[in-house]
Amino acid sequence: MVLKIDMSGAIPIYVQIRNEIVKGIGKGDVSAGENLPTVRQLASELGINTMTVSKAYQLLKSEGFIETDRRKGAVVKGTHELKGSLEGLYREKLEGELELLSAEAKLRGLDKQEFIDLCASAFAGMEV
Amino acid sequence: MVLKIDMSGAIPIYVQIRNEIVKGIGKGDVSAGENLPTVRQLASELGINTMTVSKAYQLLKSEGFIETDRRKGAVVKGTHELKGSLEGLYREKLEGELELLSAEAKLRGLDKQEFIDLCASAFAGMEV
DNA sequence: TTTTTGTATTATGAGTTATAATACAAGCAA
DNA sequence: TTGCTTGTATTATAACTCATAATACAAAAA
Repeated sequence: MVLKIDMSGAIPIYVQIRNEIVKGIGKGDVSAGENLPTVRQLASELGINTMTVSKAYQLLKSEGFIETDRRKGAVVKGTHELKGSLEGLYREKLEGELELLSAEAKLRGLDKQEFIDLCASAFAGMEV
Repeated sequence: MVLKIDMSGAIPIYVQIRNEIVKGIGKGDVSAGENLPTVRQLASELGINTMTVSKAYQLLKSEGFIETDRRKGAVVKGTHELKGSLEGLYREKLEGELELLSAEAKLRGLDKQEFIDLCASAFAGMEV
């Protein structure tokens, strides 16, 4: 799994790493039970500090996407272990973000069908 | 238009204001040609500094959503004045965000239809 | 003239982000 | 045992962002 990180952008590096890994899991680049790169490996690969990677892993862990073990490293959790964990709060967050994206799309001139097509094809890109 | 601002959250206040106003325009709470509250008005209403509101307005202005005039205040622009302004870059940004939302939705157990329904109903909430 | 508009300036405080350089506990392999 | 690797913790530091306070300004309307 190759992570695209923008060093000069506004989004913190550890958040970008988190986002890229979530996408990677969604797309099936890494599956449940598989290991993520070690913090030192990824840090060296990206040319950043190990603690920055660790912070990303802690975030993923707090959200239930991975487990970490001092010995085994960081392991991806199964979807079934995740469902319902934050059901209510997550749904609110999702709806709020979709509301914002919808508003922007509308104002930029996209019509409903174009917007929905984009949503559908984004979801289609996820693991089968 | 009432703005819901979370003072303790991670998202900067001026970004929250920007987001709420974009939603407000999309939903038709404020229409093209109408005035936004003055910076002093909104600042006092929210109990924050005028410069924080000004920063939000500058952001909206730089994105083409509003125009500001020392005299007339901040005025909402029409959709037609906005279309195609950043077409390419905007589309990439939107697709990237939808990719992330799709991945999270998938991992939280939503199926494709549920996700698309949420997208559709979010867009439906926008101005007719 | 007075008021109101968005904006600019300057200084300040608090918090976040990322780094460097170490160090630790835990488990595995030799 | 000894050595290695794992994620994590610590401490100090630098740079940057966010938000504030207190003013001030140019421009146009009342």
